[in-house]
Amino acid sequence: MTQHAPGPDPTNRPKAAVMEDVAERAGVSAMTVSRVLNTPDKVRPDTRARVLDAVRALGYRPNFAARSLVTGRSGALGVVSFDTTLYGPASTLHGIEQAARADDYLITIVSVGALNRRSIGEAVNRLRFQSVDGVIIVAPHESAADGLRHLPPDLPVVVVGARDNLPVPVASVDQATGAVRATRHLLSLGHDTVWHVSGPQDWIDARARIEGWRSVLQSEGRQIPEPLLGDWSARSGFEHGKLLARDPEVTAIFAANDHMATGVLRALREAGRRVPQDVSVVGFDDVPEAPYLWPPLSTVRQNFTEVGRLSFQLLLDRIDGRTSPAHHLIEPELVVRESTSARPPR
Amino acid sequence: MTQHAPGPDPTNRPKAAVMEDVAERAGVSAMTVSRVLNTPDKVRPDTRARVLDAVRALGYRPNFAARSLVTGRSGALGVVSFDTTLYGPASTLHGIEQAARADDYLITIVSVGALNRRSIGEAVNRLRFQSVDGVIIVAPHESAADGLRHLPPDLPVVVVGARDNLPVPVASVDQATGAVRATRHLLSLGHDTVWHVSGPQDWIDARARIEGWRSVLQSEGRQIPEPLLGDWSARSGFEHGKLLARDPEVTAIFAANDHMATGVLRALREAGRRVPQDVSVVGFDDVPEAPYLWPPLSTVRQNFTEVGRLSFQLLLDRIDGRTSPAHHLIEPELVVRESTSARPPR
DNA sequence: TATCCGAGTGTTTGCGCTAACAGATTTCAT
DNA sequence: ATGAAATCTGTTAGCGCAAACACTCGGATA
Repeated sequence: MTQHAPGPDPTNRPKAAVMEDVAERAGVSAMTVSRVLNTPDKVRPDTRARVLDAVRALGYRPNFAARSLVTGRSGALGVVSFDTTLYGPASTLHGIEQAARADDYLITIVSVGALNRRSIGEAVNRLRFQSVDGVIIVAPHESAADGLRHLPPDLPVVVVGARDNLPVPVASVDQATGAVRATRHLLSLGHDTVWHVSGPQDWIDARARIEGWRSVLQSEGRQIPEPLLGDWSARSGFEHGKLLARDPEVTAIFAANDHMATGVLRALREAGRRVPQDVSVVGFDDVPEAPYLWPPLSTVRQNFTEVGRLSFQLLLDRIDGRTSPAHHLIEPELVVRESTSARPPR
Repeated sequence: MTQHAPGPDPTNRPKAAVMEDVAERAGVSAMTVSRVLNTPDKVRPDTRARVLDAVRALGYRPNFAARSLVTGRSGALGVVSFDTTLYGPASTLHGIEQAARADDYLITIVSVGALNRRSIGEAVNRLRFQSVDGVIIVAPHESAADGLRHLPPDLPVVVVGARDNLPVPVASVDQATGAVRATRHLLSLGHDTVWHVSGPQDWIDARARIEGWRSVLQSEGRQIPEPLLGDWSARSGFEHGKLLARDPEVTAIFAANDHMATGVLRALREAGRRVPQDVSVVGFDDVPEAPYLWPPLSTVRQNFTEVGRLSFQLLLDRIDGRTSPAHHLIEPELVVRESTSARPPR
């Protein structure tokens, strides 16, 4: 190689300043620079000012990897979530992210296509590998239980929306209470009983909503129709809606989410049954478009932002070794709009 | 302190194994362990097997911070996105995550409440601080332009869904073409012209859809109604829909997204105008519930997964120093369902 | 047989930072 | 003024890993 002169760096990119450079420019030791950044009040104000000037002048940013190598903390949290395009998980994720940002944590996300022991284990491993300080698992699925019971014991974990009896803190919306409110609302309007288009049986939330709905009918001594198993999609709501529309006995339907409720509304309409004059419908979630369906949908609102905030807080507590009670519930809220009204005269 | 005996580690957590421990157990040097992990074929098979056994036996996981300190790479990518609860951004994020996972990258997300120079700068800084290898910015907003022009030059960046003339690669769905297809479809059904309920002016996509829609009407010599400015919400679609429903001239409406289309459908219905017999409606996005609206919504499908995949690929190229052409477009697809039909007889 | 080669492995070094301790300087009471 | 405590700053060491180079050894080559 004919490398006669050293010449400028071929990448033309000056090597980023490191702590030593800042120290030199400020006329102090590297340690003092570190202190200015981490424990500013342990440095005399004028020294601090000199250092900060040097930091700015050099555009210095501390090297995250070096810091976390020595401190053992990364300032990053992992979130494992099932299909983040669904409204619920997406909103929860958003809530977590907001809360984390306020506390200067960063969120690393792994979304998994299935919730089983293997996929959860893999996801958690990927995150540990990146030295996250803790992990929030959004696992609204029955199949996750096994995976959640076999988490590495030395990793702070919080679970969102799972069943109880887990060795970790859990935060979730009180699904059963939501279902109870929806069902009570319909009964209070004079309906004899309430049909239920449920979510898939292997979803915790779906089960809890069934339980809530059933418990009200039972305690009120009403007929308990077999729940119709949907899959959360508008499509499945539509299919079940067609069946329900044929039965003149059906005057009140509780759908386990707003998408299925949307399908139910369509099926009723196609069958010539008016909502709410002939049939009342309640959904669950309160998706943004719920007020603008036809008719505006009565539903149960889940405060996902709050779930995110809470789970983040629980995780912080976990990381700092503070143990926290097992299962934290957030109250959902019934939102009455125009898809529900009094039972039609017989 | 009466600490008589050393006793067991109070945390009861055995210090995680490091490379040296593995080396010792396998009877090799630490360097060989490193090679087994990073360049397996440079190690003789039997040595490799011994090392891997030791890795398994000790449950060794390499320390990410140490590795990235010495390699200068983190294996993490940052994504800056506007409101991740919206269907588009959420799907794009999901697409990016899928693609990244396949290549063993992890995604760190910062969602911002506004897209301006300050918020973008802050978000990018937070990510750099965590030593991400590159950043994807989902910035479908006019206000982001300034921020995008002032990115740190030494950070690999790819932008999704922004306008052209940026100093970085851009990936987006060809919004204008989508709008052209929607508009052509309506004209081909015999409608005299097409009304447009648009997204907010400061969204790039909204503008592009207006341009596409307008260009078709113009080239066909049709009357060009003033676009009605919405805000993406079903609510705004409903409000504008009420106005449009009153005007008997209106027989074809192109809404800039499916949520607004949902609102328009409701408004038309309330005003007693039938869809599609009296008025045809086309949306944009093809959200999952679109086929189950009443009537099933004709719309323009954006392949967000593909956008995510493409932007990830572009970013990898950027990181490896391969430059890539400026603006990459993905074709959207018109999906005709039942909300569109021939113009009613005069 | 002497030499070279290259695959496989080991040794040294340093990435950039902070914990822990040591030393210097100031502050305050006596 | 004089020591002791309190405050501030510097020094040393090492976090865990991989780059760079050095070495070893068997076999191919001349």
